Amino acid sequence: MGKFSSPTLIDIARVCDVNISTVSRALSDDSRVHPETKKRISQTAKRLGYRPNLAARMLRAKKSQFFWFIAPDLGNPVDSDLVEEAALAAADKDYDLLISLHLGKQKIFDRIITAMHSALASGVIVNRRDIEDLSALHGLVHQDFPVVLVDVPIDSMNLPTVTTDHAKAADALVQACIDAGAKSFLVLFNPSLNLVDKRRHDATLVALNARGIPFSTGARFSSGAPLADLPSPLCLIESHQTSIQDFLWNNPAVAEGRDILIGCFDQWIGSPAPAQRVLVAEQDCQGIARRTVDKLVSLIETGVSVNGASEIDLPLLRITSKI
Amino acid sequence: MGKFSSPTLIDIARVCDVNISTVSRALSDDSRVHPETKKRISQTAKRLGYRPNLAARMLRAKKSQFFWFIAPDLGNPVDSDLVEEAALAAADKDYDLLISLHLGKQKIFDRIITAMHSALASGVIVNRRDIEDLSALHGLVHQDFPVVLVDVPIDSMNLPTVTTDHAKAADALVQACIDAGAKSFLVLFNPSLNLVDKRRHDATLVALNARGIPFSTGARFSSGAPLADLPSPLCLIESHQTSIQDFLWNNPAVAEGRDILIGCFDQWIGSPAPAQRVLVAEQDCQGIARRTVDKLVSLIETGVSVNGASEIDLPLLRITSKI
DNA sequence: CTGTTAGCGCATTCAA
DNA sequence: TTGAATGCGCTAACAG
Repeated sequence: MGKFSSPTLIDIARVCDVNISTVSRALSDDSRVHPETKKRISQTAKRLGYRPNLAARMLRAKKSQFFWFIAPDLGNPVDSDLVEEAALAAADKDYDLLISLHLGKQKIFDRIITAMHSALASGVIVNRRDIEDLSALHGLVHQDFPVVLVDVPIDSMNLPTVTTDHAKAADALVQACIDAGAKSFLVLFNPSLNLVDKRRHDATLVALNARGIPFSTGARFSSGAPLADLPSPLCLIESHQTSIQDFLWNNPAVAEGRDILIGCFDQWIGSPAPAQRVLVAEQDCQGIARRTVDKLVSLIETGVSVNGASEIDLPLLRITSKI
Repeated sequence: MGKFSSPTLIDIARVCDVNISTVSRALSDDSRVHPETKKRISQTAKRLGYRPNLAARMLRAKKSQFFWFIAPDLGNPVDSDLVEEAALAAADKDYDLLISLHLGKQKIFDRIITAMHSALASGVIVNRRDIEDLSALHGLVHQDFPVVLVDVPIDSMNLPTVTTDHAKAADALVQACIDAGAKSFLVLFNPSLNLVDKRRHDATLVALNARGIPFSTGARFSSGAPLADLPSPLCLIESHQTSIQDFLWNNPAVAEGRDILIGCFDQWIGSPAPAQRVLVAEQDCQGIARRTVDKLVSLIETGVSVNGASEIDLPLLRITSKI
């Protein structure tokens, strides 16, 4: 390291010929310090380039100005939007947001969770997508560390969670596709992928059954069942654009000689082809982020309790159509 | 807060009936501790759910396992790629990456920089895009805090910077467009926007003059100069897809009755229309991130010195074509 | 209004 | 191989 280092309260105290605690008080704008002294101190602080040692402050206070957001990655626009919106929402509450990426790797996830500590961050927001083993979280929860899950819920643990009401959203998407002319459906959600896809899958089947619309599923299709008896236009419904395009790429016969519609979540980039039309169910990232931060703040202020665990399900932002 | 809190070394020491410093040594796998004792201690630590208090550790060590990456936002794929790749590169060096977003706001930027401290992070990577006033960085630099700039350089400060060789990249993009058939150019880079665009702009003009290709510029166009004398195909060249699409939207006459080519950086989503073809110059985010982390590590290990300031310019990853 | 002091949790030096 | 003691920088309780 270089020969310079950050000045401390003591350095300022020496220069101003006052006690260290007077400096501490002056810099936190304590009303008990004489205005003159305060001015002198804050000026020297600026002149010396004083910056508080947050490690020391955190050690003492056992809390910090930080929320910690653990995200999978930033490739998906929903994931990066959630992070950005959480940063804004946190700023509104005078917190700074630290972001770490687990990149879907269990090892990194565990490492970050272990580093987590009430001294370092006042609370943590976890988007656990793709992470299977969440036992590391148990330690945090057991020590009453404020944790809020976002986007992807956990079945096995009773943690506060903010997510989209996937069941209602899937129902709305089905209805929108029907309104757009769909006469039959191919349900491509993979219920064994994660809880989000499972909920979407199940709700879609319920919606179709309730409306008496003919459909098949990805599972049935891959076990050889033909789609010939499904009337056109056929609507393919799935979570992500890429999965649908992969499917159509691998099974070009599905689209041959019939009209195709697509229903998916979050985003559709580029042309709908070979479909005539794509309906996109957009989640309310800003709303989710805000509710998440609100929940975290309330956990911190009211004292944490496992009993407070609950799931907050927000409605879709909107459904858009692309032709 | 709840009634549970994180156990400390003292708690473990009490349970194991040894001194706290023995526990400390045991958990850092110090060879001087008796294997039996060590085993007993590490088991109790796990049983109690011990996690080291990083604030205390940082306070004492004046350094940490963290690098801090300050990014503008995550909307641009280059920005989020840089962050992801930096996280991976840091992990390779046994560092964790903390990410903060300044969202282009001076206030947030200054706040984060002020929070920065050798006790909290061992070094910082800054993508300053859209931030004008970088005086907050001076304090860090003056205290020999390791800082590396990424992507967007600063003219006025002599800081280590890792970026693309924008001049060479612009030259290569021009050549690729010519190879694709361009007979004239409309140079839309805005040299007053930031240093990146200025470099691309200047290098493009140099490349065109050197090759004797007719061209006009965005500045000339907006001051009323007509493009009629530019032979087809005309190539529009700019940094971002959105800027080009905005331009074409506002000036539809430019594309009327002639073939259009487009040259841009980073990414083109969707159809090239009304252009016949788009050439995309892709930056080497992984390379940039790795070099940045390498630079940071060497700054930390060798001791920081302003004299070490230098700019590392990486070549493009590739130029792709979209028809 | 200001000074004195203790202690947050940890790693390390010095003693044994 | 283990124990005792120190100090990192800060804030707050207590004392003037």
